[in-house]
Amino acid sequence: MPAAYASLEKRSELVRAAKELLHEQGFHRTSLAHVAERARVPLGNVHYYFKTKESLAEAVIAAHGAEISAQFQAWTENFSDPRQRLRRLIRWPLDGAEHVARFGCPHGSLCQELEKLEAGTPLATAGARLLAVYVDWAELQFRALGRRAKDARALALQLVSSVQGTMLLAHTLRSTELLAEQLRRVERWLGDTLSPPQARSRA
Amino acid sequence: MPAAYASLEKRSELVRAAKELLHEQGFHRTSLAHVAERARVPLGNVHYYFKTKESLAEAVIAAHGAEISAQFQAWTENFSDPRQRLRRLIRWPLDGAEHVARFGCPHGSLCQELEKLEAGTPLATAGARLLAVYVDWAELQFRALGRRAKDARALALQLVSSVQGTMLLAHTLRSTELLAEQLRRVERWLGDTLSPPQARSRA
DNA sequence: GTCTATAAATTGATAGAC
DNA sequence: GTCTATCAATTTATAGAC
Repeated sequence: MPAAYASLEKRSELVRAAKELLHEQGFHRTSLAHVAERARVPLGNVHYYFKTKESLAEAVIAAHGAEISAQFQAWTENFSDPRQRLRRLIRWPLDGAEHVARFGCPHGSLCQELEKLEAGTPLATAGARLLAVYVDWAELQFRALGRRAKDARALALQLVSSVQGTMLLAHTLRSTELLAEQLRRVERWLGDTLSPPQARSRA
Repeated sequence: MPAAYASLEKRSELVRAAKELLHEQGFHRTSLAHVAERARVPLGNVHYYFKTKESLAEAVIAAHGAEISAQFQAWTENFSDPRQRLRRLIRWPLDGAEHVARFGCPHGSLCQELEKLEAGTPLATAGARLLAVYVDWAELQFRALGRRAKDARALALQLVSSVQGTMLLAHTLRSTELLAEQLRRVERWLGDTLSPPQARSRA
């Protein structure tokens, strides 16, 4: 079935190109013409695969979600110690350090931009699910470490917000060194939190 | 001079309206017609005060910068203890908790959106200066507490990134409770960092 | 200085040939 | 299924009357 094969390939090429451009330029600055050009697909053909620009963006988010889930599953399988899994999460931004410093977090920045869309649009809340996946998975790890429900959730939120905030600052200041150094601090915080140097009481 | 007076008032009305809309809808979704409407100024008149949409956005950033600096100066004058000053910084988002949960941080979200503009545009890096002001002021406080240059800067970055990340998550999940709870955690981290429960050595 | 009307450009979306 | 040509709407920016 050469036709169907070509279809799937062009469709995924469009999603790949859109994913790149949404990260580099954001949703509003990215035109369908630009996506078509990078995917090497004629402009008019885009609407055969995606009825609207919004539906293309939703496909991009779905692709991100699938990637994130696959990565989490791989870490879950490859590391039995939840501490190791959380460390992998913290270090993940380093894999694309240059890109993060240049364009920010591909999930967080997209999420924040889409939130500014008209309330009620499905796309406006679609990005938020990406960050929710982070928090939920981190929460699972803290629970596996014996933390109770509320505490595990709070720790997961703290971890994800620290990593997200670090990427935002590293991007703002365009510094991979800042990214690496601050992520090491998050790691240190995690270590101290999981096995405090001493008792937790205050002076 | 009634003419000049009216000019300044309309100009500042435009900046005020644009500041609100940039926070609520972002830069790209906000049209000059919408700004003019909210400021109750005819559309064609906008271009008398601001040659381009970019220059209006720059005026908004300048207004934000002035507000931030004024707030920092007030805290510096009103609190002699740098710890108190840093706590005020951490609690600042609570003043507009509802707005933060609904629209995100007015400085951080604007900053992130403008970074996606064409590289080389002055406006693309203008937002970044806002976050830099935060970091620089926080760094001053840590130095006043006796921290050496590099350590003070790293702590300031950690504090600002934690607060920014917290606002991002609170906005994403639309929760003022999350905002308050996670900011309390940042405060606790600050307390533990400034006077550790015990020695900093690892087990 | 103020405002109306409109130009000019971009772009999302569609119609219809092949 | 694929692609060209074009429509329709939005929006920045300007020209020019008052």
